[in-house]
Amino acid sequence: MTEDLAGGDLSTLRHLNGLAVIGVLRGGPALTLTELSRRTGLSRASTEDVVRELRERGWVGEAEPTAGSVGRPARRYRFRADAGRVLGVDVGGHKILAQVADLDGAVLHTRRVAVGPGLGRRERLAAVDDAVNGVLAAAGRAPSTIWASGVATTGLVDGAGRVTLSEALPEWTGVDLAAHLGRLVEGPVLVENDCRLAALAESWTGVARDAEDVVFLLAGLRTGTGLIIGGRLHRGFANAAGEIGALPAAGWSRARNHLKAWTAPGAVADVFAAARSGDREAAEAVDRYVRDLAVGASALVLTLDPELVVIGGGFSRSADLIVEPLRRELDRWCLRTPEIRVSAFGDEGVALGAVRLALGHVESALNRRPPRGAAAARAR
Amino acid sequence: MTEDLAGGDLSTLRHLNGLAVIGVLRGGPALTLTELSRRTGLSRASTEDVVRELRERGWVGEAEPTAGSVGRPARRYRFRADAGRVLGVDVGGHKILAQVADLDGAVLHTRRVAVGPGLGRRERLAAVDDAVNGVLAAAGRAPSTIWASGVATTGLVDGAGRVTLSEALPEWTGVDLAAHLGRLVEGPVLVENDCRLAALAESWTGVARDAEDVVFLLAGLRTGTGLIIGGRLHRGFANAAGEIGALPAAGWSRARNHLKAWTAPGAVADVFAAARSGDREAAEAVDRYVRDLAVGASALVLTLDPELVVIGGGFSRSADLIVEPLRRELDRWCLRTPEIRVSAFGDEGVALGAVRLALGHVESALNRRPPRGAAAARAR
DNA sequence: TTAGTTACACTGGACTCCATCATTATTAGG
DNA sequence: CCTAATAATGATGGAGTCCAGTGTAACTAA
Repeated sequence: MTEDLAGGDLSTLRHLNGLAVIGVLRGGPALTLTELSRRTGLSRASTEDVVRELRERGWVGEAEPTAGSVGRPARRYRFRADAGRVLGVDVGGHKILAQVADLDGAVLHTRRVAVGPGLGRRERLAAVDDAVNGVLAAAGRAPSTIWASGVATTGLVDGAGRVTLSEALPEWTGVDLAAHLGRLVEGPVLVENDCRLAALAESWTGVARDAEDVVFLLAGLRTGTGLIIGGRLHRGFANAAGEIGALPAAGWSRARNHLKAWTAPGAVADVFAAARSGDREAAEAVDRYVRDLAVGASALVLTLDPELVVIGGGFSRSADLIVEPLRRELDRWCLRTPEIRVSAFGDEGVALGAVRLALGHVESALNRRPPRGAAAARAR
Repeated sequence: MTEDLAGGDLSTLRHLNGLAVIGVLRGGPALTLTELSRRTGLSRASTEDVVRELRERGWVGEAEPTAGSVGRPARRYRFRADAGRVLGVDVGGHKILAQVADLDGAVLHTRRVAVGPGLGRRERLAAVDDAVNGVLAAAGRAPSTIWASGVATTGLVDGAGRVTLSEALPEWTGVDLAAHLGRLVEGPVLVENDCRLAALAESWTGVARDAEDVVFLLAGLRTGTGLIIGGRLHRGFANAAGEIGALPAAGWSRARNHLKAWTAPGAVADVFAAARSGDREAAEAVDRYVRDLAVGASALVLTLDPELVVIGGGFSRSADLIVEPLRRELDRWCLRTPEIRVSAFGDEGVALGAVRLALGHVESALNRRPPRGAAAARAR
């Protein structure tokens, strides 16, 4: 706040306009200069200038002109999503999921390694190595061609990429994930909590795509949250935002017990199946679970008044049993019950959020020379 | 989000640099071109150009050169805070407080009108008229010289400046404050909830000046909140953020009863006096109050993980009895207890927030020609 | 082949920022 | 009082960026 507002150079302006062009081009179809000019608000001549520079830098490429209409066929330009690659890794309790995506965020290769929740630190890190090396091999890419990497893990993460506290995986506390990944790939490694990244994925291309303020609930044996505020991921001062579960009055510590009490441990998913097929006791267990879940969720909703609540995590497969009672409970407590949507990403949302995290870093470096590979691409 | 990124003109750049200069100049002492140039990062020549334009528009004026050092004395430029005036009005339960401030936000004139909480809608609006007309008269200003006005009121406010729900003042629900104030002053009228504006004031020039994420607690017979997230006031999708008090588990609906139970109604402030002088029962009532307050506060803190919690409102005068127990209670529930500070604004914080709201509007219009009066100033 | 349509490419002009240098106003010292 | 040193002002020219306008190129349709 006390920092002086930086004055802008002419190159600043060009940079902004470059960002505008790329913003229009990203994720969309190839466009002509005229279309680009109209969407950016720049004149045609300037647009051309900006595009030429972006082509020289490797960010933009020419696409096949589409014939068929009257007049001279226009050149079409597209964002060169294939100029670089990013890596997203979900280090979960039951699986390691590594994905390689292009600069549009399209996932090109995936590698999944199953692990047990009881696995030790060393073995789990070895599984991470397997997944990452595997997906790099599948992509036919050297580690040096990865521009940035995002990593998702349970627990609290500090700014440097170390896990400061993991309740689900005790041995995991203290792991320096950023350093570990740094040995597998070049480029920056960004580590973040898994629930937050799942939320980020939803607000990026998921069911929360068009919402500014979102509460994401990861519903599973663990209950976690991710908050999108003003379109951006909210982390909090000590990276501890969204930890409403710590408050006993919020009911989350109690919630899972209702499900566990019903059945033998290790088969919690059966509660939902049983409830669906008419088992009275199971239905009541689910009901009690949702009631407790809703208290904490109401605290989040009342605090933030989001446009949207998104349900993700393992239980989101049983959304048919959860959403309606959750809505009813929220109605009881909240002034305005937000819309409730269910994640459509299955168990890949977290990894996708990790991809987005990596992409965010690439975007912030858009003005600088692209890391590597693009230099070679430019020469082609 | 789906909106196209607008490309920038050269005038955009100039505008940004103008904002940079004004940002450096605002609230600070008069500066020389050299100093300005260094702080904005612009060249001296460009700075001169920007300053000349700002002078022509009336935003910047020349100050007396300070002699005494070697070399040709430099001209000094200052932000022309007196080029315009803004109005801030706090429509409270017990008082109407109207303030006229300059463009730096320095309060120049204040008018206070005492009212009773039981006052009807018509009488309360008449009191607002008194306060506003009074402060305008004291300032020797015609209503047309007010560039923008901010109004604080209890209850929920919709985007158009109508009160949609007021629990404290039943007759108040449905009042169109924006329209009413529009008859007293020219220029835009912005209406917002009082707790939020108090929070805004703290994050502007109060004890939360340097914090990005802040939870503001208005502690009084009503308990209210204002949230600053990412340095900006968070309103929520339906303007209902921070209403954690609606959740019974948060304890706020119960909190005030502890104090009321102790004493005859209408003399709640005595509880604190009694507790301070050793009355055991009163101390316990305060303790119970703080315990309940802390549950809801913990929900806010755990959700947002703010850097800071600020206590304001009527009970903040008894902060000595509240802060320490509150800290202890937060320690019980929160993962990380934020720093707790007490507002230093007394009962003027809300009005100051209203001033800030009006100033925000003026700032957003910085590029356009200043509303009125500045045209005359320019001619001088 | 020709007319019509659309995009490309070039030019000159306006605006903005910047580096540089001569000029001006003031202080310090002889 | 005069001179040197100091620091700001003012003016000039150059470079980068955006823009409007115009002629040229490429393609379709009749």
